[in-house]
Amino acid sequence: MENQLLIYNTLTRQKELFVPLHAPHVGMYVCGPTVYGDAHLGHARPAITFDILYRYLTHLGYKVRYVRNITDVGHLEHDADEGEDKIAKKARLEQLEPMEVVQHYLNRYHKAMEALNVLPPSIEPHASGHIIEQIQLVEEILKNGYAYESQGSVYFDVAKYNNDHHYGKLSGRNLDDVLNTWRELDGQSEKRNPADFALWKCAQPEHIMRWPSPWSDGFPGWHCECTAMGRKYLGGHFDIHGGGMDLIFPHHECEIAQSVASQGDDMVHYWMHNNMITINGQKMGKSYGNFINLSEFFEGSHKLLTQAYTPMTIRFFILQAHYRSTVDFGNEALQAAEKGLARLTEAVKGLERITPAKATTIEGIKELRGKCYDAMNDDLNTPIVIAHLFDGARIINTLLDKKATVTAEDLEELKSVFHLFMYEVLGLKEETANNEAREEAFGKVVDMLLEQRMKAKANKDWATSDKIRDELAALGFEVKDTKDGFTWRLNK
RNA sequence: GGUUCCUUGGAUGAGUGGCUUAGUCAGCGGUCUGCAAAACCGUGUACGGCGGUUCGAAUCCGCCAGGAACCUCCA
Repeated sequence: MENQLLIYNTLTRQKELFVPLHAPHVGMYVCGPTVYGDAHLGHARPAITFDILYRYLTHLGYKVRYVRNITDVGHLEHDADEGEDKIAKKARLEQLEPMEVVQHYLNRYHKAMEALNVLPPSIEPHASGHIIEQIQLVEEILKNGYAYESQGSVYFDVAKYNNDHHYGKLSGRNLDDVLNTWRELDGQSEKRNPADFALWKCAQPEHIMRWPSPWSDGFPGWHCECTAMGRKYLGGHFDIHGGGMDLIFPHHECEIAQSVASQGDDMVHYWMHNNMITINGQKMGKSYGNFINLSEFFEGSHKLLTQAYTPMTIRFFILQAHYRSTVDFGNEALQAAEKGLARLTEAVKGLERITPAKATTIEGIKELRGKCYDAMNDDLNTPIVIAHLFDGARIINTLLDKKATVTAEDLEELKSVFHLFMYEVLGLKEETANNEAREEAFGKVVDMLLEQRMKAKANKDWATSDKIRDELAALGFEVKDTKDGFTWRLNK
């Protein structure tokens, strides 16, 4: 098995050889969405990034348990409405049960992920379903002396923790710097230290999502869920924890602190973070008001979009950049991705029309597989994999032009490599129409017209020939003449 | 202000101490074609600025400019 996988560990800031704790098993936890609104392009990035990792590890033969949580409790609203949970607020505004809000957006999230060909994780736990585990976590931290209760809430004692351990080792901060530059905030008198974060929060009277606990009716702090659920499903030590770079501080820093404070050491061996998608150079996000929902991409219904883009175009667009680089949104870039993907797709289809010969007269087929593995092993360098696939596309097109030949064996290799990397690893499925039967019937009509055109051409009746082609083109059918006939395809 | 990081040709986006080029999209020239389309071939001579290290730097170091994310209850 080709297995020298290097992954970049945020903790050490370098690429490290991936060695699972308990091969062939791999445990992987990724921070999932907060389901209080529609999924946007920013959500697609981590989902696709870690989908690639999940697919590749699985391909390498590991038995991967992939946990991606659903945050449906415990996130407070910005500035205004202090103490009100996002989901609770949405529920209040829309006169719904909070769980109705959660279910509604979760369904839509799943639909979008499926469209993007993101495989479902092994386990998708809800924060609200693991209140008991989170309370247990808080109790452990209290027992070990790294937390204190204050007016029904429980806070993590960052200063005390920092005496024994390093608070900030993931994000490269140290506590003194954090405190020196602290903004003055009101209403923090409950805390001993402004850097302390909540493990359990006493609910205000208007707060509708609440659970009983030893300290108060309330809800868990937002860092608790990942620690508690990660440990429950992946054990006290697991391989990979992923998420967006924006989560490094405080979220993942606090997870480390909670883990060390409760069980004595860090649960996670490799921390992986995907970069952001930007729009006009700025992060795309709910709180910036510049987000574009995935459904708006699929329908083209957003003022920033000049056209609709298929889910696979979005996926390809994201994979054309390395996951640790920012990628800037733009219609021009998306259109380039659309055309590039079409080029690959056409080449793969052409693979079926090649007939093998006695000898291979083109270079590059045998090296393709190894090059793709090398790129994947180098911290999931999908842009390079794609570049190699384009090399393969050029080989295929040359063969289709009959400017070179391949042996049956090499042809099989080519097919196999494309199947593996394009479909299995990168997850670029072919976009098929949902109603194939109808498409087939229409296709036959197009074939009939083109047969007529062939006759016209044979009679050198160019006027008729061109008329048929032009009118088909106007309807979106692109006709290509070949040496022994024609091919066509429907452009969207 | 602090932390982390980025700055590559018209657009996008890899990579790296010297070797032969990333790739894609767009452009230009050519082959093919009745004409096209597609494909194939060729082409652009890029690495923010200023210093330094080095036989040699876009790649390492420093400074400057510009930009991004995060900085507690805000995924």
